[in-house]
Amino acid sequence: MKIATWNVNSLTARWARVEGWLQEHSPDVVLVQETKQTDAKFPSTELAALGYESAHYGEGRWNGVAIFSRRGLDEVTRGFGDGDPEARIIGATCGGVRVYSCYVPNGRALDDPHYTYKLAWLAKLRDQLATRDLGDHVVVGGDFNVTPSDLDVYDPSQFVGATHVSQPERAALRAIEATGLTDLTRALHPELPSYSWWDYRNGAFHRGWGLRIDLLYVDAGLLSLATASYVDRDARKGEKPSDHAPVVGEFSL
DNA sequence: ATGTCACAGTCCCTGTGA
Repeated sequence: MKIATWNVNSLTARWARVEGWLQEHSPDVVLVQETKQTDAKFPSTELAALGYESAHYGEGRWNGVAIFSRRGLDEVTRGFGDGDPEARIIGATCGGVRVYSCYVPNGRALDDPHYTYKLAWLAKLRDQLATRDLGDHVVVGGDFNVTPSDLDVYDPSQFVGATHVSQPERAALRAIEATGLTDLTRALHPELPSYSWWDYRNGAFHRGWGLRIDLLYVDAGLLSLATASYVDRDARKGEKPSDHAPVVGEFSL
């Protein structure tokens, strides 16, 4: 079973790339972020033609998360059920695995109200995960907008005082891990930076100026069944790429 | 000189968010 997470930075603008990627890689489940679409615009018919059931939690201009699955798609949940109008989390059960696609708030700056919102959002995610049925397989994937450690940052000296690296943000990830989840990519590749995002500006991709902020958290059972984890850097190349590359996990399921 | 991208409204340029 192949499960991917990918921030596509507008599914409208990225559809040709996404369609090509699905055909080339045949993932079973894809956790998508930043669709930037209303539900009316979401290409569910086109996905069905490719063999995927899908669920979308759309907003319009900003945010928007989705799940594509060839292994069934049931028990869809949208948001935390707390009235937050921002479409940043969708859950579903696919092939016996509970999956969540998360688009964690960016935070903007440490002294910005959006940073407070980011930390509150991560705490809410932790609280929801802490109450899950521990017997279930779960994958919590998405754009976390946080680097788990300095190994995930191309040059930590460039990020002093910035978001994505701060102690409270990293502590929020530790709290999520403490519910019994493991960062799959780092577990399988303890030394590989494995960046998943590069700024469009300054030729960042070409220069290797990346961050690892797109993560797949898995429960202990799935970790023991994991056979591979990788970043598809090719998806960041060529015509009209997203600024994020897909992160893939493979499991003996 | 943030050297880019995507979106929507002010609508073919500009402000916003990343």
